[in-house]
Amino acid sequence: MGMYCRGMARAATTSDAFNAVAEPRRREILNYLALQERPVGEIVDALEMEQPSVSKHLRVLKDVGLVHARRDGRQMFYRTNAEAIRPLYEWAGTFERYWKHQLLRVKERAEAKSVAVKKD
Amino acid sequence: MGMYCRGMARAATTSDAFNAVAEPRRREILNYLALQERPVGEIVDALEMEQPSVSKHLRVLKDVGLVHARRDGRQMFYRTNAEAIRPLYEWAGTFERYWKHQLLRVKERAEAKSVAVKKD
DNA sequence: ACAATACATGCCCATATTAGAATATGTCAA
DNA sequence: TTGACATATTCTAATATGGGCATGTATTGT
Repeated sequence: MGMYCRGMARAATTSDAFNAVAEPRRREILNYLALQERPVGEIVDALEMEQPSVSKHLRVLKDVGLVHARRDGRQMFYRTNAEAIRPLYEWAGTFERYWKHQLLRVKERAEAKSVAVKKD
Repeated sequence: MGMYCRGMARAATTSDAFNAVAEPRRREILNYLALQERPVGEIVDALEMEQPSVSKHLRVLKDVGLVHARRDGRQMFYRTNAEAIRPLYEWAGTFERYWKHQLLRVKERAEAKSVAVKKD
């Protein structure tokens, strides 16, 4: 029977931006850090998360380059590296023409229906 | 299935498009099904994956509305629902102005440097 | 009814993850 | 050095995942 299971259950959160960003909390953090850099403590207060939790999320984000870190005294300032979100944007953008096309078809169908109603 | 869970280790892949799309294989499937609908067997052949694996990925994608399914005889035709990818696109797009700004700063710094060199 | 085809689902399991509590590291100030 | 403050890491327990493989289920053809 099954001896070795080489199962990578699920890609590591640190494997790429897609996986890192899958976590809602991390998206919140990225949103918060987009405007300006912030020390960890402020993130904790603003987003009402536990400090270790924030640190761990920041670690993941840093590992995939989604945030940059800078030390100032005892504080660590983090800021979003928007550049690292681009691949995501571009992949999703690949589908833009398709959803536009879909909307067109919906519109066409709606118009066809309205014509049919007028015919009645 | 999760009504209330003690420690949700990680958000379910079916919890939203972000989580569903985190899996590379599922992104491949979405790419493949964007142009036109296909039966499962063709996905299996084209992407060289095991059939049960494909079925399971399709289930996840369907649960979050990323694909639509249509039965025709013994075949199930799937197609990408591009509309469901938009939230992702829009979230990522939120950061567009930031990465543009970053590029600007990089350019400015480069120019400043070149001026400094000329001064020497 | 029976076989064949096309998918879907169930099970096992090593792996990765999460929150939370406790603890460790690092930095400054007196 | 000692203490206070700011972050990071470690350890736990609970859970979900994805690949393989086996089995179920639905639909068609004979």
